[in-house]
Amino acid sequence: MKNSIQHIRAFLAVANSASFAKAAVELNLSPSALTVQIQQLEEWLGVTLLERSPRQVSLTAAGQNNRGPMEKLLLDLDNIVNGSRDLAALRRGVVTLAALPSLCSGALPPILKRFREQFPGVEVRLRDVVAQRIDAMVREGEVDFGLGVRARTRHGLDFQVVMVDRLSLFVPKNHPLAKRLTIPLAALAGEPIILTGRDSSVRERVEQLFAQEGLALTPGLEANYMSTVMALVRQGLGMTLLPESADEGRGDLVQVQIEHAGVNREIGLITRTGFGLSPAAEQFAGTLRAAIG
Amino acid sequence: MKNSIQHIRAFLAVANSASFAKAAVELNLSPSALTVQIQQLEEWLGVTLLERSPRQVSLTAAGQNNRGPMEKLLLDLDNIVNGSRDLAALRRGVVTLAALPSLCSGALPPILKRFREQFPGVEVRLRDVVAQRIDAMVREGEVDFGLGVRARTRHGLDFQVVMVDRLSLFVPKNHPLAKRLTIPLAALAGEPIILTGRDSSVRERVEQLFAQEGLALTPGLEANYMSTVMALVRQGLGMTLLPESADEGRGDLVQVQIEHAGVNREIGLITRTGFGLSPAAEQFAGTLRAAIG
DNA sequence: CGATCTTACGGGATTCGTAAACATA
DNA sequence: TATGTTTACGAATCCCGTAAGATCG
Repeated sequence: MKNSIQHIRAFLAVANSASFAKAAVELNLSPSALTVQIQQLEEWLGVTLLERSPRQVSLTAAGQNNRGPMEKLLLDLDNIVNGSRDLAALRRGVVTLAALPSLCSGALPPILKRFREQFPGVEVRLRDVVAQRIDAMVREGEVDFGLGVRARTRHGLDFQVVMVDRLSLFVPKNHPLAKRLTIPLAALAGEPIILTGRDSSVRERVEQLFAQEGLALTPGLEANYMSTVMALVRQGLGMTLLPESADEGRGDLVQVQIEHAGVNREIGLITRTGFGLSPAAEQFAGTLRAAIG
Repeated sequence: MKNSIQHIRAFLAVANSASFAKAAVELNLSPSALTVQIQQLEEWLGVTLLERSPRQVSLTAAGQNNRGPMEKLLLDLDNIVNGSRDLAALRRGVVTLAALPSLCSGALPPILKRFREQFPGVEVRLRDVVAQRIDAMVREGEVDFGLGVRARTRHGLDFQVVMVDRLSLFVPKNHPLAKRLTIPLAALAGEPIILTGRDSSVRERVEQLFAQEGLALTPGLEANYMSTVMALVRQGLGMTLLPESADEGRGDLVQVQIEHAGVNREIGLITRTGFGLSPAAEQFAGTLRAAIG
């Protein structure tokens, strides 16, 4: 038998209104069509559900037995449908993403705030991990998508640029370089630079940059967290190279742009090839692009 | 959207086999038809349920969320269908009937026994009440049908004869009349007869019979229960007129047929006009007819 | 290049609505 | 007799299957 749900709806409509005619208009159906549907349902179940007469329509024992369970069935179905629609309409949902620590403490928080304001029903789970771990998590499906630099091994991963982060020199306000707007990368050769942890993508990028130009990178202090690095600089313990988005906006540090094309680094969405995003993840990606672009 | 159940079945089949092709053969459907059904379901719910690729079909988050509830939904539906089919197949059910006390203690028990052997899953609720109460209970729908004499007020009630009960004279074995096979009704005029209660249909019938013929009915002892009446007769305290089905088969009482057409009384099914019988009640009525006819 | 899912389109079945017949109070 | 349900039948719709197209490994 086909179209069982419609048949059950028809039966319940008749049971509620105790009339084929009323139920028919309620269902936007002709009385004859309704009659046929009830007949089919009865044939399917093997029992007569309704006691018909022109003056009165009433339920048989079998009809009374089935009325409750059928109502519950339609309720359950509605819950499934509405639940999915809520998901689609972002009234509810979960989006998990893995992002570089530099982004988590820099550009991401304001975006996250805006997203949560716009979609309060959607839970965002943010994991701050190093670049290669992002790739792994995306590949394994542990997160909906990643946010970081382009993966080295592109197997099974897609990359889509959403923003360009730029390495800047951060110095204390009273530092000799503080008054300059730009500075050549070569000028930093031999200067002690406060660096982030060895597995961080920023550290990797800085080392790569100096190596490319054949410049000597002189490590100064070293700290795992960017905020620690910033604090060290603020205390006058040296200068550092960090993404410009890391600026905490407190005004006691000065950003000096590096005169070198290589300081740009592309940050993008890392997704599994062949896998679409959930509605919530799709929307988060959209908010991301809107916020940056 | 139409035919939702089929769509859900299709989705679950794909989810289980992780393949459109395998699910298609399982559903006796062409792959293209299956594709369309999944698409319709996804459009209906507003979410994509499956992540398709030629090599691998997997569930999206929404698909995983819906899989369990949808399986439960189909299970509930199956329960409804199977429950109704059980009812129809008499693997289960209830039949309630109201019958005259004379029938309940006479012709009915062996029939009831046979029915319960044949349909052990069907519960029979037997009410022994006087004739007019039977009519009322049938009219109110308190019982599926009644078993008794034709109702005086036929409004809303149908009557269908299933057996003819005959009033017989019961006397002790050593009674002077015990050797006779038949006896004219007039021979009983003036003889003390042990009678049942004043509101019983048998009593009513006996009184009516004597009145019709202008004979004098001499009441002897009186008891409410037929079994009591029989015991009184057995003790040699008199004779009685009772339905021949009341014979308990103990051999210590002798039945003498009355030579009078009026001793036949039609016992039949009393049903509500315009109301069909439940499968269980229908079958019980059938067993009844088979046992008697 | 092979296996698999998707799109396009024609044939067939199902279902709907209109109108007439039927039944009940 | 009037209201409401059922049956009959023509018309529209929907669905399925075949075949060609697209995609990923």
